[in-house]
Amino acid sequence: MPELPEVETVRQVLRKKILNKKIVSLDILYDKIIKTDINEFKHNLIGQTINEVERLGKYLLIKLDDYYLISHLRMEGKYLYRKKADEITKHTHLILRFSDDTELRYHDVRKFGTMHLKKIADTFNNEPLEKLGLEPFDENFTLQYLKQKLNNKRHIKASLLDQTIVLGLGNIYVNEVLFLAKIHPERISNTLNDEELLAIIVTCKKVLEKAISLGGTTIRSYYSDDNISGLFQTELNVHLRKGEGCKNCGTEIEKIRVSGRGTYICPKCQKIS
DNA sequence: GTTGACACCTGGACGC
DNA sequence: TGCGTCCAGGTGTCAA
Repeated sequence: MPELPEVETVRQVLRKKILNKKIVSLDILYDKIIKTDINEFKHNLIGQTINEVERLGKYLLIKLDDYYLISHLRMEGKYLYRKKADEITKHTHLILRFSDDTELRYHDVRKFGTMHLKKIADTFNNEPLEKLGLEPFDENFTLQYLKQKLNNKRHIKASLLDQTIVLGLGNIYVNEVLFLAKIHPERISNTLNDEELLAIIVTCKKVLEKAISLGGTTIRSYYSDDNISGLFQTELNVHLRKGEGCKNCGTEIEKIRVSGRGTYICPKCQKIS
């Protein structure tokens, strides 16, 4: 599932392909993905030129002349750049047609993805972006920030998955960050000491930087485009490694459920107390 | 205000 | 082989 590194990879790929393309028409094949008025969405997109492809956390922000097309890929969303004559596949839900007979198609098997169209001036102070927290790369992502945001009684895993606290982490990278920081995912957030919070800050950056440099993680449900696969899955320490030996101590990796999510831990390296 | 459960959705894995 | 069931998971909504 696309998390920050995967979305960044998609952004980089997409930027090379669709920058300066003008949208001349579009087809919405599954309208539930559109979260703003569908008629306005259609009307306002036509005639707009793509000026930049940006990213905020797991959101792709396609900057047009007057609007931002805000796209969240959720579980399995992906963009395919195709020629007009190419066959349309079963799970294509949106087609943006450009003036040069090429198309950008949004493909999503589980139909979980969302799209908003917002005027540029209204983009960052309205949903879905208004309540987002800070990315680990932000200079304000500090011990003080994390201390204040983690002053709650939830499991640390649930807090790190909360996009109003840490922007861009999903299940895979939270599993990896907590393993590297040697913190059990069921620890209560407000019981973590400064040393542990600093370990989270450091490992968040480290894990995400490494994942971005390797093009993200390619697992069953995610790839950035037909011919591009991420390589970070070879670096995974715990995620999807149930029954295998811990790379640190050799103890068997366990799978538990925390906050309803499949969670992989080393029971020796990540003690709850 | 905070927290957890559930719905959304489909395909793959698995058991029978 | 075919069928039914469970599981995967990011986020919004709703109930406790």
